[in-house]
Amino acid sequence: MTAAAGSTGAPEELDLDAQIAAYQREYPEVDPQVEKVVTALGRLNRRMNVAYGRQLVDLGISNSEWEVLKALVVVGQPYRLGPGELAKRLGLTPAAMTHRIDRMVAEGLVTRERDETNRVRVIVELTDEGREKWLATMRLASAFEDDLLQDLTPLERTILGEILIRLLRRVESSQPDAGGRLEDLD
Amino acid sequence: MTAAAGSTGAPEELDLDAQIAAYQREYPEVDPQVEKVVTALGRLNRRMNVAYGRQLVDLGISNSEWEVLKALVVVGQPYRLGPGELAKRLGLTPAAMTHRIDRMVAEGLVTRERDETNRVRVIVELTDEGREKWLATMRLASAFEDDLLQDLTPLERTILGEILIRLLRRVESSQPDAGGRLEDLD
DNA sequence: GCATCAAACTTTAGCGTTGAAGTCTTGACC
DNA sequence: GGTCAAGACTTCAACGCTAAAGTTTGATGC
Repeated sequence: MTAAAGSTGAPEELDLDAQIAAYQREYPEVDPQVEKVVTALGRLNRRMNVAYGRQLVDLGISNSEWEVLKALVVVGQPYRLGPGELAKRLGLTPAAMTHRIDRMVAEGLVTRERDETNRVRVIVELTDEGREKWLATMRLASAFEDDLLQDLTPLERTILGEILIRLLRRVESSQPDAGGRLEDLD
Repeated sequence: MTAAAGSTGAPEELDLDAQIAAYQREYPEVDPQVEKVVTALGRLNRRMNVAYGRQLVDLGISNSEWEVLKALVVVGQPYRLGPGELAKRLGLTPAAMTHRIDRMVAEGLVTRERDETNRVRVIVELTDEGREKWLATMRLASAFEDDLLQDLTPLERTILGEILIRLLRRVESSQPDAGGRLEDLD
């Protein structure tokens, strides 16, 4: 009655080749190589997210909170952003941001105050504690990432990065990006 | 007051290089190349999921339902699996599976019945309609995937696939996989 | 200067998920 | 052959998110 209960700990997937074979069996028109790349990509990402998640649990914050910390750190000092802007960058609704900020204020990771020059706006600012948390996550995450790519030669890393960026550009160019605004994208 | 309301339509992210530069500024020990690969990977995946999501909306099913359809199709005829096994493969709790199955039965995508040879067990089986839905998603998804990889040469596809699989193996070997069982993984 | 409209955030209702407790069946032990 | 433990699923309470309505502040027009 231990483990296997809570779940959320990495789905148990079939061997990759077996899964591709199943797709071919059920839908013969599929291109096995394409499917293999795409499936590996998705699976790798899921596994990485599970790994990040475990590290975050050790640090006592959730993935949602990590996203907010990252967004605030990336803008640089004084680490401030409004709830609306945060919501847009994280891809969720303003309502969700309100609640996230509630929790994070309660935990001392950020502060929330009205902008006195424009009282409609609210300013969310990273606390020192929040910044420390982010640094701690960064130490763990980058160690994990370094380890993950350890087997790759410098050339392979370069090639991988270059290919991924090309794919990214392709998918972004085909996505009008919902609101239509893709100003600061690239 | 149009757009930008509902959100969930791909977060608006900074230019990749700008984001890497921010990480270097805030945490100089980071390896920019590693970070670039990892960030591109995550971002690509998110964009792809948004794209899949849009296709699914067109077909009238949710991402959750798609996952269940895939799992059932992959096992092959007669397309049967128990709720517990489904939950394990999808990486969620049995409770969530119960509700998902409720919805999918109501929509006619699967059937649920007790196993008469062992009345503790329940059997979830894909209906013809469910299988048709899956085929439709597969047609759209594979077209999207073919298009995504279109710019890559055969050699690049091979290299990409090979590198991804090596990364996958590395991350899987470092994850005891929660329950400790990784039998049919590889 | 007052009224109206727009913008930014918050509140409310509903849905899907988790974690924990509950129900029902099967198998084993005495 | 009856009781008891284990397994498989379901039910319940709490939480986070979305969509939509509500509130407060700022800007515009007359």
